[in-house]
Amino acid sequence: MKPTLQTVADAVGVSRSTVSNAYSRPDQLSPALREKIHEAARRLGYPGPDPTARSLRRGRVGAIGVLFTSALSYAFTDPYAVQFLRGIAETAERHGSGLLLVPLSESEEEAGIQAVRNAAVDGFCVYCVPAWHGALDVTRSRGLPTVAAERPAGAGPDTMYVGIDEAAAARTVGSHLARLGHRRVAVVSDFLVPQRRTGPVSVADPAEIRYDVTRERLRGFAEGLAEGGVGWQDLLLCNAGANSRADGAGAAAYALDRADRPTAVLAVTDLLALGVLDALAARGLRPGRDVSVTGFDDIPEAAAAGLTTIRQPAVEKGAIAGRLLLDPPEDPAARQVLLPTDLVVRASTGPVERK
Amino acid sequence: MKPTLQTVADAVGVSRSTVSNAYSRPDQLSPALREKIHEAARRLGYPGPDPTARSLRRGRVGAIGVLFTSALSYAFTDPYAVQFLRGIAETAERHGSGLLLVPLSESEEEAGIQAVRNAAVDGFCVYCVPAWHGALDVTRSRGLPTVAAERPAGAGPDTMYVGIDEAAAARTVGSHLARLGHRRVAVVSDFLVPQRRTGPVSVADPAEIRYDVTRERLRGFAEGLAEGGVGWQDLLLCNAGANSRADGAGAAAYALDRADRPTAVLAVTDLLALGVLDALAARGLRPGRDVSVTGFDDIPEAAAAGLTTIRQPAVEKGAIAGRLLLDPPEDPAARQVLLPTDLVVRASTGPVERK
DNA sequence: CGGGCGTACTGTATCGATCCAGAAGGTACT
DNA sequence: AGTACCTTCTGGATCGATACAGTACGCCCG
Repeated sequence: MKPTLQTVADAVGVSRSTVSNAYSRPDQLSPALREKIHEAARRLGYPGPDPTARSLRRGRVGAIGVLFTSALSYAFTDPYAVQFLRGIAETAERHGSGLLLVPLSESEEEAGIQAVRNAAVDGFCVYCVPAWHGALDVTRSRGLPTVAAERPAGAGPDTMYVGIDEAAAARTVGSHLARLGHRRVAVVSDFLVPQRRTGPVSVADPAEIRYDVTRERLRGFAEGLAEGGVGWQDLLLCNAGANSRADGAGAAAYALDRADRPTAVLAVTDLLALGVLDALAARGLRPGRDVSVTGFDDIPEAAAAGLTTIRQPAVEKGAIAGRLLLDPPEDPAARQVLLPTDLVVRASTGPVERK
Repeated sequence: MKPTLQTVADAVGVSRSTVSNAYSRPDQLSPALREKIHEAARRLGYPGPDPTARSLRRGRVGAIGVLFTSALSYAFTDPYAVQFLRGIAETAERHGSGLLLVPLSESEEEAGIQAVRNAAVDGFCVYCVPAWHGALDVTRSRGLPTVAAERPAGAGPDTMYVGIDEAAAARTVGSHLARLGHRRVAVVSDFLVPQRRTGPVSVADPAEIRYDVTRERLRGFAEGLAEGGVGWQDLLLCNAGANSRADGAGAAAYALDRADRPTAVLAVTDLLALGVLDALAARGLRPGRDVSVTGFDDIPEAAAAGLTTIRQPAVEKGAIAGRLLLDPPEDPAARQVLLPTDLVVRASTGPVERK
């Protein structure tokens, strides 16, 4: 039998409560006795209070759940996601909490829902989960604090989130390109359509895009480009099957191989933009001269690649998400955080070459 | 008050056990009653059995803990680690388990130890944790199944691990370079010395290296190079502060800027090797011609960079680690897995240019 | 018609801790 | 001496579920 509090208590000849206090409230008993208890625990091989039992009684688990889409692999593929995770992990660590990764596979929604139901956590952080995923209902019904890693479309006054003004940030990208004279423009994005395929698509209106972040970013692109007279209908939309470098390149191919090749390609994430740059390189096209390319997020690789992009504070975003969960501010207004963004202009964008 | 099993039971007019069965053993009651119970649960907003209470009673948590060194950030920085995690996550998902990340910061060992003590998990996977870390004692005393992601130095017959023959794999690298005629050789590695600094170091004997994996790889390098008459004393050792691309470049600088520049640089991971390639590029040196470079792991980027390296099945390694924890084989021998490795020769290595 | 058996549900003990009211004993103050 | 108070430790109630033995009842079969 594994030793429990009682085992140790009997060995020392004190009550269960006292042993418990030796671990959880050391100031409640004399140093001598405490040492005696710890010594006995060592001798008996008692590893300390059982985390599960403690959680049940205390009503606190010491872990926060992070919900991801598309299995776990995606989460680790995008450096932006990694930075976000790092931020939240650092905060969690400081509060003595762990991080429970809850992957929500798209193919088996039910499995993900079960996972959320069974997750022993004190709160949820929802990262890049589309608003229609059934798992979100479960997080709600569990009644645990939940923070979204982006501003949800229908955010009530009591939903916590930390995000950015997606549309406004994207608008600066669009208007930057408009001012550089770009009129033939393609957009590379995932989630433009519900299907996970790579290729050109047509979407009558940005409002049709179901995934919040994508919709807002595209809306912003279009608004900014409108300054140059480019309308939504003029945009060449290329859907990427996933947010990956390879799919970015694949999607861009459809735009770059056209007779009326666009002069600018706006990608909805840096990872996709790096793929677009790959596609340019494969065709001997020069970024910023033959074709301008923009990204979104400003991951470390973006600087190395000279990519014009939107910088958003990823680590800080994660850190704030963690703080909202583990130490929520009194003021409800402070539970909805919008972080600042910057347009970082690098070599990948330039004026349209005149003929 | 939050609803519990009892709340639902009272509402429906059945016993608590029956409601429990409705969730956990649906075949134990009539479909009609089960539906009635679920309906009542929905109405009352009961989210299903509390995971913590269930865990306590069942004695199973439904999560496995993954121990990491150097905060969490490192874990996500190395693509190799990411692939390993993916493998273990896939297995966990199939078994209905989650993944609890337990960061062990180096600076505050005590915090990490507490985290391990409090982790509500069914088993531990130890990934790249140096053998002397105090947290390992705690995993042992908790008496949970534990699997190491590499063969530990003093592995008894009952320690589970999934690893590779580090020394043998490294030997093939060394002998490959010896055959190409390399005699002036540098090694870039982290953990050569306990201090986390980047620069040249001297180590009298590989046995002095405390970190198991590093020691074995270096031993292997040396053995392979010995075929060309290169002894341990002839190796130029460059320590990298961390397993990162930047530190790889930093460490390589010390070797490349010498008057008697080595003709080959062996890195102990691909990530470091990519940094070495960066350092070459910054000096206008051609990999495989001016200086040969090798890595270890064969991360996806290695192929793109044309890096000669050791391929080891990362995802599979993670998957096996997961299986060992969640579904341990009867046969004790099957609990110690050594996976095969291959030397993948690419353009980054070539014969020494003769003068 | 009664023994055997399967299905549907109940009730109590239990998992391993923490919380909290309170007892015992000692000290200090009036 | 009496009262108040602090420190140190105790014991029972409790967190929310699951396991398991047991009850009740209907059905089949020789």
